[in-house]
Amino acid sequence: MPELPEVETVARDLAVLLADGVIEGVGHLGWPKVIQSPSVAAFEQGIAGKRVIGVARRAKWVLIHLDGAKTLAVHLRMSGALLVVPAETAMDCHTHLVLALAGGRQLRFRDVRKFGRVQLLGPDGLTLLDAAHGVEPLSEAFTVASLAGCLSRSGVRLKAFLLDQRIIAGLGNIYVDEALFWASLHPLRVARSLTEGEVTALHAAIRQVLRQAIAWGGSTFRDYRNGYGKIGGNQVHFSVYRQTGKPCSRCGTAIQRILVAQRGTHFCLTCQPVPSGEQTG
DNA sequence: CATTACCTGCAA
DNA sequence: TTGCAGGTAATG
Repeated sequence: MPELPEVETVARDLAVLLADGVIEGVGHLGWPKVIQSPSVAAFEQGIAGKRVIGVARRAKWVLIHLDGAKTLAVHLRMSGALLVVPAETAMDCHTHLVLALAGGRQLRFRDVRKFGRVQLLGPDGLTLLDAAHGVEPLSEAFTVASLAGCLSRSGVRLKAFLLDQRIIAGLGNIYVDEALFWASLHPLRVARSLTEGEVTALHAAIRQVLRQAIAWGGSTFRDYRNGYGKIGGNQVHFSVYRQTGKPCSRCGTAIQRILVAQRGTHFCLTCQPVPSGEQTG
């Protein structure tokens, strides 16, 4: 499910739901592999009795900061969800980790595909996680000039460039396709081939599609839920993602789907042309 | 750079 | 039955 807008929505929900909350301990662990580090025993021991002091997002990670300089870091991968519910709420077989909260509530991690992971990090682990990721695209540090610099140093195609979390953090398959459409750029364009005007358009498109998606509470086509278990609202605003064969909202041409970097890639051949003489693979 | 692995469920 | 799905790490 989650790209930047979905993770941001979950983090904002949990900031409210978990404000001043206390984690009493692990109430249920149905799939031990969900705990990536430290060991299950150290995780259970390290999390018991901790108070939540804040919730944030970095890249596609939800960061639940605890007292004692610990951070519960959660990556939802494809189908994970973090939910705060009353303890008596029915649980299904896809709920892999339950943290008991003081006051009769629970923080539950549910994940149909079991790709999601949870870590309990100290300060050093948090620094490493941060260092492994590129610029936050909604931050002040993400400028046209910084994007131009990254693009100029890369010979890969735009689709792969934008999916690379080490360069820009938080974009995924949905918002890469949407941003490229709004910037009128073909996904197979080579990063360093963009003109100044194209870089400016891409920068604006990335920020616009992410801001719009956050405003709608993220995109749900299947598994994504916010911290309250509700679906997002942005999926009805897709221009190209999963719109194969439908008419382009701008020109009416049927939306194409191709495979790029092993990912389904959606675009309008009329609005996002490959310039003559450029590489298409 | 491309391919495979990790998982389950749903639609064609 | 096959292919495909919001992601990433580990392989050739």
